[in-house]
Amino acid sequence: MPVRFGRRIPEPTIARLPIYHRVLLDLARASVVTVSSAELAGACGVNAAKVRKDLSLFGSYGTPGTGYRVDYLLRQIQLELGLDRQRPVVMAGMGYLGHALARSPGFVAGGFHIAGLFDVDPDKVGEIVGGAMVRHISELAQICQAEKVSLGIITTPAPAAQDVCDLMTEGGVRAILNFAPAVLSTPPAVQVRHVDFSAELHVLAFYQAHPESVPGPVHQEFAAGTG
Amino acid sequence: MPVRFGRRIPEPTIARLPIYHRVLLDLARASVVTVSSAELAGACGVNAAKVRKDLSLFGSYGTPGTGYRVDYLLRQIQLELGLDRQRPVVMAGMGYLGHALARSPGFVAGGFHIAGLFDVDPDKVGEIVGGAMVRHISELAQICQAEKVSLGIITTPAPAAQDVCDLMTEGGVRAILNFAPAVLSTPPAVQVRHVDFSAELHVLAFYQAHPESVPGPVHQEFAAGTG
DNA sequence: GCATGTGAAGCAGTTCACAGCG
DNA sequence: CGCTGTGAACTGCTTCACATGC
Repeated sequence: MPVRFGRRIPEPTIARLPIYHRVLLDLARASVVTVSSAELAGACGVNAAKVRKDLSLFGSYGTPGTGYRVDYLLRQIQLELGLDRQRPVVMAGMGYLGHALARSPGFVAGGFHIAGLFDVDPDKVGEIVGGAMVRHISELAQICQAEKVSLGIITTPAPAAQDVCDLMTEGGVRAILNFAPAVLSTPPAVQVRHVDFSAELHVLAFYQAHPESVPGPVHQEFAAGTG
Repeated sequence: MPVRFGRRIPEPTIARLPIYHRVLLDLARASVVTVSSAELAGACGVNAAKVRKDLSLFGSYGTPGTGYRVDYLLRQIQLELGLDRQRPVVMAGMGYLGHALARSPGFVAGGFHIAGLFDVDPDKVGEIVGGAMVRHISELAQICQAEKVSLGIITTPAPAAQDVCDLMTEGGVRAILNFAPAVLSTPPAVQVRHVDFSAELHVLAFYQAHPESVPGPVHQEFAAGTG
């Protein structure tokens, strides 16, 4: 079911959908038939009101007095996330992190498939990782175009990130997940989310040194890149 | 310089500090003496007002009419982030991702050092990764206590994450960076940040399917886990 | 009676805009 | 005259609380 009447969905809500999805999948596997917003909230580490508001943005999927049907809700969220079709993804930078991500179960299970892996290093070209062959970076733009890839992942060292980003946008990539510790500049039509391992660690370290800044016990939420 | 008069620092501000730090480091290496908030903002992909407000929360580090002295500001941020001392970290789960992170340059450069790597698999025990030896998970709590480790990283598969989390909290770990796709429950005194690779990809995929929900071209910001 | 869906209230972070200082 | 530091306005997400429906 599409978003209700062109309603703009808040980013934090979108970031919670994958969590709801995963938890619902677990519930479905455990043959649970219905969940209340409170139960779902508990399993996701969020507040019940937030769950209800989030879901209500997409439609009225629950039954007052009963809760939500697990299988139906699961299906609706799958549709929202576009999990009904496989999305092609390219990844540049086949160092340790690139290898790790390319083999990640979240890739296939998440509805993505690797349209291409790329690196500058000729020694890495030809290697098979996660079922895909590593190609030379010079082929990136061409493959993106040929396979109509709109999602790119950057796992290169920081100094290479901007160049690779440019190649991707050239190839028609519209959204980039950047693991390199570098700020990317892109045309406005291209979205970037940034995941920064050491920055995350620094945030935790900061809180240890400044306990007065630790937010109240409002349960864990999620880190989000940006676009 | 400590946070001004016990002022509570907003989480988004804390998450931006490591970025400011990295950019300032680059400027310092390029022998740049001063930066204005606008320049720094440009390089960090944020808004100039945000930079000024962020920095003002820690102290008055700038000079009206001139800007900020790069070396001085850099030092202040280093102090805020606690980069003056090395922080011990433990990591559990030495699959591909664990290997990748353990070798990450962000580890050492970020002011962290590996106090212990752990896995259940006896075949992995004894292996040297990133200069540290992999130990059996049963030693985790003991090592945490002995080395007074307060930061933990979880890179196990989802089903093992909660158990490992419990072992860490038992060992006295007070903050956890969780890469496993699972919601962790911890005592309130223990903070958790969650980094979820496939969830990030899903957010980008969602926006592609729902362009009307894409936030305005407000430049890239950052993903944040939670505590 | 119990749980959803939602207007309204509350709160937090961002952005504005300008006084003040170098 | 330029740029910082900051109160004030604004925007947007979260939380509350309750009418509605099963």
